[in-house]
Amino acid sequence: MADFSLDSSFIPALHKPSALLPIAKHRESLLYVVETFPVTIVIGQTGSGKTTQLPQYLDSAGWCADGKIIAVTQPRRVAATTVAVRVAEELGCEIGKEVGYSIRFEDLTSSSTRIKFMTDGLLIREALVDPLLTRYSVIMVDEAHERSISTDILLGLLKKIRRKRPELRIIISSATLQAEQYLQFFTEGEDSSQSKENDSLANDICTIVSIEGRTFPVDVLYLEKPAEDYVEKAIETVFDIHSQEGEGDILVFLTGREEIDNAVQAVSERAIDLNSRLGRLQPLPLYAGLSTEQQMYVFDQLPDGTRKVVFSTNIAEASVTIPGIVYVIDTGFVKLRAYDPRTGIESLTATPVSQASASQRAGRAGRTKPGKCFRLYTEDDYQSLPKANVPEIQRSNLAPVILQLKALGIDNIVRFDFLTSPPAELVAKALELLYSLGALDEYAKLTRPLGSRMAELAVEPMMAKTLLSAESFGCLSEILTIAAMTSLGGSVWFHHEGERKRMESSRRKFAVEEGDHLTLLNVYQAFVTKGKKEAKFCHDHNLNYKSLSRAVSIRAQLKRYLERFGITVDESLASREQGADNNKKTEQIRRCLTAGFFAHAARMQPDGTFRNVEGGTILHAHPSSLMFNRKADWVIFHEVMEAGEKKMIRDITKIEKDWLLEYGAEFYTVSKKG
DNA sequence: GCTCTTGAT
Repeated sequence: MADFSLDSSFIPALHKPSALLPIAKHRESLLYVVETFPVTIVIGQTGSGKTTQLPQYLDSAGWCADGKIIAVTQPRRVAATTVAVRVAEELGCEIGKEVGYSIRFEDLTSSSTRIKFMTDGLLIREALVDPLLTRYSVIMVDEAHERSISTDILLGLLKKIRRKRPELRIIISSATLQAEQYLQFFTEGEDSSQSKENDSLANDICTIVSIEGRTFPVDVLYLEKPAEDYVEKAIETVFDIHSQEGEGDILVFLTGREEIDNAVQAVSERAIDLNSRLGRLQPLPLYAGLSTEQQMYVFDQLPDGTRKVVFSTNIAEASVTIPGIVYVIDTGFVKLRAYDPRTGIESLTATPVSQASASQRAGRAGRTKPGKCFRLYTEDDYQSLPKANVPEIQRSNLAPVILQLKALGIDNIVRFDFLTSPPAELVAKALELLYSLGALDEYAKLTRPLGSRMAELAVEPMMAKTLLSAESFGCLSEILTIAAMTSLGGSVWFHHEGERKRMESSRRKFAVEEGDHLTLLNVYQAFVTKGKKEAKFCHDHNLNYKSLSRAVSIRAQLKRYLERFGITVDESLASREQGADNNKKTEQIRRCLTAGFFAHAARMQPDGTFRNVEGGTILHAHPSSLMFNRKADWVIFHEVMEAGEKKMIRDITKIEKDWLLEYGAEFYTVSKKG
């Protein structure tokens, strides 16, 4: 194959000699600062080179002597891998040798690794084995301003570790807004042994360094008066830009799939009437629910004279970078997850963005040349927006986090040094659930072996309990599969536009009367046996190949954990059983699920809706569930989420009422008191 | 009756 092309004969922009990056001239001062201060906060805009260059500077300055490692954490897997590959190239080494990465299911490091990129969640798990993270001389936490739960927890742990390891160097990279907050976090409580007016000691711990970025200016424009319908206004603005502004692609931020699909359709319909002098408009959708190949379209180079318009969720705000965007339209909304500790119900609602998000969105217009950002709200509206989003830790179900903290030896959750403390109700609710599952005892101490094992398994507490009960119900192999399948979060089925009927009938072929969990089990077993784990099988049956392959990895990993606990998994039982044996097995699986999910129980009413156990909450079966159009009595479900006015439950299985008392007696007696 | 913002172990 001829390998000559324009692409390969030029050096891509990413691989500019690193001496040209803005960070290069700060090299000496950065090294001095890291040498002098245990904690360094680096404020660096996109394109400053902090993530790729700083670890190399540290390495050459000797921070990897004695076999110590420089760790750089990222909130996302792709970031960890792509940055690692790039740094390896710059250093001219093979990935996995001096420079490596480690993410779930993929560890490309070796004994010679000196710079290691990884997800922050994985580093937290390493602390379970090595509480002081002694392998690392420097830990750099990148993208800390995103305030994900794992980043927040990691920062709390690092503050604690630092007191016992004064030689450890911590680097936090953050956007401007929060820098002071990190400084305060790492200095407060550190000078208690000294006199209080002595500020200089605090200043010895932590310092802030700013590095200029390499982006182009973006003009920000506001509406004079608020828009009535932001989707319609966004579409009109697309056509205004197309007829009045120069070349360049457009990125529009909307809140979800429905809005995006509608907008894409509206633009293609109205584009037919365009004056031919203007050139074509090509609208494209972008959201996480699309398959990988559909997502790739946004990177396609379009013919000259065609303008690309990408309608996206906030996936384009930080996770996906589309080259060539010159115009951004920001509708000012994002869907955010929230959790109500009183009902245990998560909700998903469109919320105004924060100023930080708005500026991140605007920045997407200035990556290749000067750009413009059209904010579909007034400047006054902007001023009244919150500075930053509410951190995830303040609006999530904390049961998994608290279980993990307990396993790390942090008994007193309330006294843990959180960057931002979670509300007391969230903590109380999580403790209550963990107690009812048997993970914590009456003194809120982690139980052994149950609680510590639950913490080690990479699934949420209710499923972890189910897994660890499965051996006694004689259905371990099946529950392993169900745990892997439910952790995919509903991405098992897949359909192209207009193929919904086809998908429904595919789904019916795998349906099992008792409910969604057994149906998922059926799908998995068909995929690995008849389907030979091949993409074609998925394609033929409207299944998501990427998800099912992931389920295979997750299942294997969970199985390894169980074997490490000394629990043997007998796979011979997993083969299809017939007749009475099969019914008995099915009942054991349903009982076992109840042992973990008793807190998620409901009863179907004559009208087909569900009520929770207390009776006060109306729940609807999610349209993806078998129970959406079938009869049932008592059921347990994996998840409940409020979207719009409806509270919907998904992954539903029929159970017997008596089982709830048999396996969840504690929970229901406690609930009655409250 | 008709569907999920985004990440992660």
